[in-house]
Amino acid sequence: MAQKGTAENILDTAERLFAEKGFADTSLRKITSEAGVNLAAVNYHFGSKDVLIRAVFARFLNPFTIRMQEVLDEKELVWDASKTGLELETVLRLVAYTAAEINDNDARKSVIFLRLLGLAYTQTQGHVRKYINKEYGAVFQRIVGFMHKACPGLSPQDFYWATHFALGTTIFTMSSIDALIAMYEHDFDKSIVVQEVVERLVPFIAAGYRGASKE
Amino acid sequence: MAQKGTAENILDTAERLFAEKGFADTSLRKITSEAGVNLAAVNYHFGSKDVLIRAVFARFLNPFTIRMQEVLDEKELVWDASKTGLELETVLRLVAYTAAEINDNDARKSVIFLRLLGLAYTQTQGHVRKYINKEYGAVFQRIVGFMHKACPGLSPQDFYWATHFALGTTIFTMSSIDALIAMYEHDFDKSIVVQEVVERLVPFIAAGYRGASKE
DNA sequence: CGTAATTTCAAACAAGTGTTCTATTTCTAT
DNA sequence: ATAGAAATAGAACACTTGTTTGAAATTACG
Repeated sequence: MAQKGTAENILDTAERLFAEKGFADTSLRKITSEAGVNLAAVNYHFGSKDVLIRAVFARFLNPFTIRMQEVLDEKELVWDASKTGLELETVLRLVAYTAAEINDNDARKSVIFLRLLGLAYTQTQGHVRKYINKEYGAVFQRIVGFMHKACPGLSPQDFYWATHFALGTTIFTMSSIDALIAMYEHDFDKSIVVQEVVERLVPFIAAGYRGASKE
Repeated sequence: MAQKGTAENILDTAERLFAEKGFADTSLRKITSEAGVNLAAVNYHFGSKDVLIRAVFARFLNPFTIRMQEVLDEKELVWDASKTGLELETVLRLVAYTAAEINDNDARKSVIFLRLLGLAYTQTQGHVRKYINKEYGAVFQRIVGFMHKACPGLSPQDFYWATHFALGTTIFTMSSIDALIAMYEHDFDKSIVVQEVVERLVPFIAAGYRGASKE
């Protein structure tokens, strides 16, 4: 079995610690000591802490956006040929499924990533937000385009707000999924896994869109 | 006109800076210099940075929870006597209205507070989260109780998840309301104010609840 | 007034931060 | 085997952080 390289080692540890503690509260010393590498290795391999943060996102987003484009190319033909209208749930599930595929169908990995996304958007880490929009905006636009096709009743303005509401729900829920699941299992004495939460989230969002018409 | 005391001065500045930059990225030096007070004043008046953070929350949550209990006492009688079922939108709007009242009907103040709440829940600032739950959990439970009454079709489990989805939408949307409004006004060349966004958010959430039934 | 409590101030503290530097080691290819 | 490149090591740098200290200034009050 091939040894894991230093850079990848750092990425793994940084990803986990960033998700647990946030970017500002995770020091390079914490990362490097837990990863078992020298402190200077971060600056040697990545250049700076900010670049390391972006690299964590890129490691998931690069393969994800590539795969997403492929999948959308495929589905576009099917959807365009279909007589019945495109369902919003179909698009939502496709995105979730593709993200899961990139993360080896390990729900925990997807959760970690969404938590990082939430931190990047709510914390003021402006450079991350700009980087993601600039680098991966195109595929997000395309996904949103399909979602709008599935909501023919909504004006562009209706759709704009509903989309940000939906994004908020998703990111916030996944950001605190561990706490939510723990509370749920305590309150109801039933176990639940991430996949089941997603199965609840999708209809909530879809129903929200349908109630979002202002005009 | 009475001079604003040092402690209140610090609270005002801290609240604004925390909302802009997050808790970890806002130093006491930044707060005290912008507030025009000595660095040591924070530790003199509050004891520590953590206590200052909690004090920012307490300044809004103390009057809010008191007023909320009064309002709910009042409405409870009316709602119980009413023939027609309680509407979810009614409860949501009542909470929003009461919060606005505490903030002198200044939407910006409410937005700042919701952004802080979002930071407290998504950032790992565990002590804030625990403090809020411990200190103000009761009134939140009561609000949620009325909301559940307005959703007779939902099982406790359905309702649990829908509520956290709704909370996520609200906090996330209000956390980035400035950016969202700026993007909206750029994309559609129309202006919009916070109140109108809330008027879109309420039906989205209410529809989401109605679509949240799993059983 | 004058004394005592309260508040403000400048300065320093110890600890932690990201980054840089220069050896030294390890690997690679000739 | 050996020269050159790549990677790792420890130490130090300059800086920021929250907090503490003791003296000065201000306020309160008998």
